[in-house]
Amino acid sequence: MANKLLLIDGNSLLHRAFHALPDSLSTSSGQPTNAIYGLAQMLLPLLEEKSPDAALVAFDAPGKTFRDELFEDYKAGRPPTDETLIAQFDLAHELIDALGMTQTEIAGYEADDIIGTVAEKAGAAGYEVLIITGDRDMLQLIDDQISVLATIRGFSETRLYESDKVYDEYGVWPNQIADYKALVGDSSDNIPGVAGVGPKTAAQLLAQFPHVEELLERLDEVDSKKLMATLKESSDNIKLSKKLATIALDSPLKLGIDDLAWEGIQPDQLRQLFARLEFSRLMDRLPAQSTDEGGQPAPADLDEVVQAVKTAGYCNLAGAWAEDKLRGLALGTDEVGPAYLPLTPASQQDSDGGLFGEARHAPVPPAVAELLEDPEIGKRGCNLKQIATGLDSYGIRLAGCQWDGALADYLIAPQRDQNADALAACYLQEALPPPERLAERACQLAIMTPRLRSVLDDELEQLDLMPLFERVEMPQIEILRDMERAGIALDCERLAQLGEQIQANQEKLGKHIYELAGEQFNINSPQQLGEILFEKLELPEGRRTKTGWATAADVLEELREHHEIAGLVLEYRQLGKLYSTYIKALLEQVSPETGRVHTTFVQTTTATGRLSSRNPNLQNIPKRTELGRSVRACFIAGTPETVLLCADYSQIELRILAHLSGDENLVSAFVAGQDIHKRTAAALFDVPLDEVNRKQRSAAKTVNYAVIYGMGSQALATQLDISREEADKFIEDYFAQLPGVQQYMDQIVRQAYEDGYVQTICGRRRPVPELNSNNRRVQAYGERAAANAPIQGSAADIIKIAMADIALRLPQASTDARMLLQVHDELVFEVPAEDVANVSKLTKQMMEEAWELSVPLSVDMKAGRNWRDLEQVS
DNA sequence: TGAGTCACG
DNA sequence: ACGTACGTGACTCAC
Repeated sequence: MANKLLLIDGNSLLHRAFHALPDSLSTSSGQPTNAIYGLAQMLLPLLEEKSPDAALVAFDAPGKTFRDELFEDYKAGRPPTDETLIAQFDLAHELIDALGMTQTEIAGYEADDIIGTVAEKAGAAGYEVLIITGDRDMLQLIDDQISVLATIRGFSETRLYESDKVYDEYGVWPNQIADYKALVGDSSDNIPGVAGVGPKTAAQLLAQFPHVEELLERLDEVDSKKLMATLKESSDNIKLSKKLATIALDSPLKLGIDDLAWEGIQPDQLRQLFARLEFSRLMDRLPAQSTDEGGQPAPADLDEVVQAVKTAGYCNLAGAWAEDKLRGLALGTDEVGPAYLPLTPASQQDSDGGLFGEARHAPVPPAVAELLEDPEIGKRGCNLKQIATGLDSYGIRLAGCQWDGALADYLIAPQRDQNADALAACYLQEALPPPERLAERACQLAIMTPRLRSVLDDELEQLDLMPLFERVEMPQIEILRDMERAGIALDCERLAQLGEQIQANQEKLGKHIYELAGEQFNINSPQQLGEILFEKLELPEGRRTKTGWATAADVLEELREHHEIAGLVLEYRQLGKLYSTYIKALLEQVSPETGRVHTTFVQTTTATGRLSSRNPNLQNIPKRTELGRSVRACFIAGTPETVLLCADYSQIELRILAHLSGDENLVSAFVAGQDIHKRTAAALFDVPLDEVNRKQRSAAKTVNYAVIYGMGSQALATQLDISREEADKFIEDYFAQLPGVQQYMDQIVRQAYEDGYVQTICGRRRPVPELNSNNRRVQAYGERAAANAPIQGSAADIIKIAMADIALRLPQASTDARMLLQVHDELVFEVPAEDVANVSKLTKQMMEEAWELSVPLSVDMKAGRNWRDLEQVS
């Protein structure tokens, strides 16, 4: 049987796939993948089915070709290649590598010419040649040895062309295709053709004359006089068109057929690529994972290590580490507590090897503790903060956190789950043992870490996220761990007392509400409340929700003037919220050991790069109402000798907006140290700066933030209790005053559409897949999120950088000062009273200098015995 | 478990 | 005319 050669027109297929497949296909980090997906989907089964002896993928070289020399309008009018397709070319080359095929391009020639040249040579050498393309030009190459597989109707189906198939469809033979195109023209290549000559006429002419050259010589034999005249007139055109349509068979290819041998699919390489591209469905088609790495180590090694550990005890672990016999510790936690297992290389050659064995619970021997606490020994894993917190309970302060896969993945795809199981599945296509099988799971985690690291590091490098990862995110682990461990003191007695007051008041309110309603019902049930308000009392209905009447605060606010009950319900709700969330729940979460509350900061949950706080959430402690502030007053400094020191960025998001937009007016206002809300008010209400009243300033503040959030005039109108027209005018005036801001908002949204993501000043990405939605609402939401994310996210970057800087230098300013909380634009410290001046100075400086913007950053420093009663620090 | 509501930046 | 204001977490009700 003849040797088989596959010749693939890379450009053509990528273009076809790109236009046939939805552009919503992309990785969760926003890398578009539709073209590459189509290519992979087509080539993978094709290679498996054909199992060719040789294969070549040809690409168009960038720049001019010989055809451009012949005809300056060649391919003119063709729109420039889409950015989102260009972004996939490098991946296409990687894919072809992983598929074990050779690829090439030649300056001055198109992929067609390379294919034509190789096809002819190979055909002559007796190869059975199959060309895969989306274009019809190639049909001219068909002969007994050469056939063409072309995509039809988009991309999903193909048709195999041989000589007679071509004749059936076009009425001409393959070697007449170039003549056919010369007559008919080709709009996509801007080949002119002859006016008035369509497929039918061309086929007729080419039945009579084998090629256009004969046709032009024997024009007088053409039946129709009119046609003859047209052909005569366009004869130069026809000759040129033929040259353009003819595929070169003599392109200067350096590769011989011997160089094109197909190496077969490279499963490991392909698997890695597919993992990066998140092609889980294609992954299933790959042969099973090769078993020679990452698998279970030889039993001999296990015995060896267990023996070594038994005889040496744990005393020599540090020594073993130094001698590189100990590769790691598998760490895990279960009901019993943290567990660990020493790991050594499964064999000398296999750096990824690990061991299974029995994980040991406490006590942790000093030698192990020493390793864990040594900052010089890098710790790598997933969710290191969790492990560090687990070790806390053994009095071990994990140090040297060097690489965390969850944080790496968070930067790559912030909206994805970053637990270890998800990472194993996503990047390695492996499942971890369930948590009940603690030891095995811990070992698997330890084993997979180096493999995960190499994949994720590549990705971080490629997305330019390494500096953000190393300098901003990684340092947070130990900082947040320390903040969580420190906790914040609560005046429990005062809080409990407040709780009783609130409960008593709520009960009274409840009774009053029942009286007004004429019956008892569950005020906390929006459903029951709705029935009372809108059916029984027949109050004017506000908006509806999916399940019934809306009874949210803004609706009840409207009802205040109609019925006393509305105000009472609002107050009832406020008290209920305060009691259940901020008193009852908080008191339950005070640690019996420390008398303090210890939140958990989560570093991988928000889309923008902010932290979140849970169990309990200490980032939403009441502040806006008097009663709420009385809860806040229960957060106190831990000892009489200490105070709480609060540092908060003043209007950081607006400053970032000024920086990002470069709007001259906004920038100069900040540079001049003006009160920005006041300034906006002066502009909006057209009054002198010193005549702005409080109400105007407050409205201006709302407008300022409305802009950051992409608020519509309707919402603004509701918020400010003004008419829609007035709100419209506010927004219009705002943008007229700050044209740079308007431009920025437009530009960032445009960019989000182009790239599929937006970025912060540190390069943190927020993918915005909503922009591809067919639902206008979802799309509009995507636009607002895209406009907001760089602002909110840059603020998050800046405060994280400040935290890292402060953590490093805080001990110099005060040996006992501790960072306790981060609330997005605010840091809370517990500081010995005598060190306040020192710490305040350092903190303010670090925060203001964390990142240089085109406007200054400004931080207000306040200190006090509790979180409510704070006074300015000089 | 989802929906509604509400606390924060 | 209102589910078109970004980002969170927690509580309560009701299925």
